[in-house]
Amino acid sequence: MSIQPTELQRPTDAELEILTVLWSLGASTVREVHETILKRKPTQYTTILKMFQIMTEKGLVTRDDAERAHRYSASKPREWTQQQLAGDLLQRAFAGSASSLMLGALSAKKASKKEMAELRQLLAQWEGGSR
Amino acid sequence: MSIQPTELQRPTDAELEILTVLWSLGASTVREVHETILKRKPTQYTTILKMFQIMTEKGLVTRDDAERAHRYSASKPREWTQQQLAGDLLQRAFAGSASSLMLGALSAKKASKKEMAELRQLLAQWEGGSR
DNA sequence: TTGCATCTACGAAGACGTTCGTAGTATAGT
DNA sequence: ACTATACTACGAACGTCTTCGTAGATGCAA
Repeated sequence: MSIQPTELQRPTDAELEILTVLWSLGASTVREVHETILKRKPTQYTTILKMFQIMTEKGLVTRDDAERAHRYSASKPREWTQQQLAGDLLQRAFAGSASSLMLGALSAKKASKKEMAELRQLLAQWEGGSR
Repeated sequence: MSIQPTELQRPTDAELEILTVLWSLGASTVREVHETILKRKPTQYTTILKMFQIMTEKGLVTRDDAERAHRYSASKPREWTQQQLAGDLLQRAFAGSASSLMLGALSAKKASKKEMAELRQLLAQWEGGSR
């Protein structure tokens, strides 16, 4: 009934919050996700359930209904969705300038020494062979 | 009448689009912004006008009504807003990992040699003295 | 088998974002 | 002075997102 766009997918706020839970827990039931989210903010069980129904329609998650409690998992890999989001913001707010984006992120966050090392390594790898 | 939050400000899509125009043109009239946006997509003049009215209420822009055609400018510097957006996405989608965000951006965009050089320099500067 | 807990489905309300049409006011040209 | 043009203000429609309540089905335990 719904189209499955391989196109740009920008999950909404609530959708993204659920996706992040799935990314960390893997395929999960509504209850499991609900309990995780409950630690952060008061939320009704059926709210999460409804979100899953919507996200299934949109193709953001896939449902395994082998058991009575359906199991949901993100239908796109985490990296893919993250790339969508980063690319989208890069375009819309940073005129495509990756260094501006990086500056914004660093200013917002005060990265640790470890984080900085990772960044340096990432840059080196990226420039070096692989791509 | 409206509160002026120094708080997290996440401009909406339409708001951000207008802000980017203001960032590049500087203080502008509705007409100037409208003409710029019109190059990208068909939009009614009054749509832009209405957006400016809303954004003024929210404190995203400030209005100079000295002339008949009011002049609007972004009330926060570009860098500030960009930092908001980058920080917000970093938290919501990347669990605070700046290197993941960077990876996402690079994957989405295929940065040029020049861009890569800027990135390297930015990293060095950041780690080095200034902050 | 009755009743309680757990699950899914779904409708609907309320907030928000975006767009546009209409109305009214000022300006400038003839 | 009159009319066309440019501007602001505002209401309202429409869509989307988010949240929740209610209803119905399923399983389990006493």
